[in-house]
Amino acid sequence: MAGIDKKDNQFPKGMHVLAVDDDRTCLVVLKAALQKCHYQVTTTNSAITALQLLREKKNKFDLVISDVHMPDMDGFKLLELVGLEMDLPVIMLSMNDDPRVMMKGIMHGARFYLTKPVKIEELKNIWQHVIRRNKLDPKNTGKAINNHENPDSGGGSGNELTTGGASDQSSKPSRKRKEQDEDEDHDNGNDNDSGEDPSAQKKPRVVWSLELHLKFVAAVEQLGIDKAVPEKILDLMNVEKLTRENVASHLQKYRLYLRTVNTITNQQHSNIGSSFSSGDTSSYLRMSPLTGIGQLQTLNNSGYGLRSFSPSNMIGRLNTPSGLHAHGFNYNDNQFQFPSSGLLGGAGGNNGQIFLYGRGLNSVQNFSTKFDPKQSFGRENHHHHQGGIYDNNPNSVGSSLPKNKSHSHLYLIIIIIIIVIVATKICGQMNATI
DNA sequence: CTCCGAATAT
DNA sequence: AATATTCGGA
Repeated sequence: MAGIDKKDNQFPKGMHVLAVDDDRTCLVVLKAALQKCHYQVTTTNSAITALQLLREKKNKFDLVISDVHMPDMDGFKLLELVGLEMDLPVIMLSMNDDPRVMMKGIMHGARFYLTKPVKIEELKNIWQHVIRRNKLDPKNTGKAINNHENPDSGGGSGNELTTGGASDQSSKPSRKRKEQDEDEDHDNGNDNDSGEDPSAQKKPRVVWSLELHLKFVAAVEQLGIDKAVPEKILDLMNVEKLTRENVASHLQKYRLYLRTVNTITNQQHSNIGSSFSSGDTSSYLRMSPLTGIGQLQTLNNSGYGLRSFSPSNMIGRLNTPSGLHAHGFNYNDNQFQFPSSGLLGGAGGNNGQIFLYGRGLNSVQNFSTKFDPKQSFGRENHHHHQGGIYDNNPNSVGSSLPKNKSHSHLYLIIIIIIIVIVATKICGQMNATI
């Protein structure tokens, strides 16, 4: 890039600006103003020409200032193309000061949004938008709009989420961390733009899909719950870009969940349950890892009966993708949810865990809804990195779409029936013991 | 100095 | 609510 040295605090007088506006008057004014600010200016009244210029001499320009409304090409389009093809900062310009339009520009990657008439004071400072280093993939400059991309798409990245082998432990001593790249401003204490910087990178959050969770649980199981510490779990899981912190966080929650669940079961198993659930209060550690799964198992199997009472094989079976696919669920990009083990969990039956979702029916419904593969909206995010750890579904959080009620209801009903049957059995047992 | 885990923040 | 980040302590 032309005359800019970001290390020195030197004012970038030589900065080369390409100004694009179909309105000649505006263009002339803009050019004059820019020149007054000691920028080097090239003008054009056509976005297409601008694009050509940019393509020809990618390195000649440092900054593009473009009007939004132009006959040959929408300013947004230009913005997008520039973002896609080269890594140049773009400042949008229009008379429209509608915040929504401005937001649109910013969200499409504009570094700043100016409104006409442009004040020269504003132009004086635009150089700052160039300085910000942008070492991330050029591709996300363009449309940061509805994709969460993971920070480095660099090498391999084939995290084997889709593979069922949760118990596989190709012991990899090296820890892999997801490097996060905060782009940081440096030594220019000048901050005049009150707006947000669009290039601010959102760091992706890990989404604990069912699959991830299963890996997690498997790892915990393998280690033994009391030996399961984040780092070891992380190793066993062997999932790229997952950090120890991620695991730690999840582990924290997991433990909390287990404790809750166990408290509940212990409360009610006064004399019934002694036969199973390792009664020992201090060792909620033993039965618990399974509880988390048990319910899922039940859900997944909903239609297929609940003979799956043996905790040990629950994991085994659940781990295989086929098991999960049984209903055609696309579990892959869905968030796993700890069943809400609300107050009225059932009296722990043969393996208490299944009953814990007394109130969890809600979550059940949620579950099936979310997991329905035919999900009406045609999600267009099958491209890039299947099996990612992160959430690439814009709709994912926040909206529990009531689609496909019938399905949900079906599952709900089935589950209720199962519960009733089991409850009956238990009552039978109770009576027998008494 | 590294890791864990509870507390706290987003 | 789910995940991230912080922070005191081993």
